[in-house]
Amino acid sequence: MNIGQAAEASGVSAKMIRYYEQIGLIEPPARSHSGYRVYAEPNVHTLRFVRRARSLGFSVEETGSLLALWRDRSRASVDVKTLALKHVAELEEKAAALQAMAATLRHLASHCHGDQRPDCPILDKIGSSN
Amino acid sequence: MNIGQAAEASGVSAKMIRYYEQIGLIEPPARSHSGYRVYAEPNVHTLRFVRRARSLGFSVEETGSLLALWRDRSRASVDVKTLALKHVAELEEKAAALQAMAATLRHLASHCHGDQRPDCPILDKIGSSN
DNA sequence: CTACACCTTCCCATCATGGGAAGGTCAAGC
DNA sequence: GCTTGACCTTCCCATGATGGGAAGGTGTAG
Repeated sequence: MNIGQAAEASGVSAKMIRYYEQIGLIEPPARSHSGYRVYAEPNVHTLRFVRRARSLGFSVEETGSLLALWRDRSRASVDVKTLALKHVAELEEKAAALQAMAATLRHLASHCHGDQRPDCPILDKIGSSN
Repeated sequence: MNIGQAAEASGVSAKMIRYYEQIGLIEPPARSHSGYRVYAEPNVHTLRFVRRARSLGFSVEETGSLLALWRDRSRASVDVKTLALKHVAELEEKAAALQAMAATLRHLASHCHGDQRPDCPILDKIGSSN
């Protein structure tokens, strides 16, 4: 399987596969006689793992830790759970921050006429010196 | 006022002030005879506006649009409100995405013993081929 | 044998921010 | 007047994750 098929099969773009290899997240695959990267099913499986971890918001570095735990058959589940819950806390913190911004702005907008007149509490507030 | 004082007074770092100037978000300030940037109160006011817009999650580019509206005394408040509500929607979308990740992961973690045994539904699920 | 789809590496761009080097400036204290 | 230390200048580099694209090699179908 060439990189294009591996990308297709894993949902990770070819660009990203090369990048993950370059930074050491994944193992360099075999190469064909002409230098093409050659992937087998286990590689694709790993790539899918990476894609799922990324889609759960883990950074590439965190994904590397998860991958190490995944490959270590003797890991303690508490280590995984700890990592996961720490990440959950970070995600929720970021979500809360975004929602606070949204709430503030929505509140400001609710006081704005939204017509042709120039008066606008949104700009007034952002520009106020308080 | 030199850049350090302007940074102090506005809450925008000196590095960022120079950057905002470089990309054209803010006007280049006056310069002293020796080339130091010299800021007056209106400049600081603008910097505070920028800081507040950024803290509400507006990108630098969006902040530029807000700044233009802010300076345009004849703007229509509907334009501001439209921009603001569009941004609110984006913020809420991002927040929801993060919360969905957190919820998924929290759910997986709730099924993980979190002890010394290696069995871990979190890794199982991330690594599953479904 | 040609055409086309694929592969390779390499460089660049994004977005917002910080770090740091090399060198100039200014004010305070001796 | 001279030194010292805190400031300022510009310039380059790094981050994190991703994509774009160029230049050139490969593989296969017709």
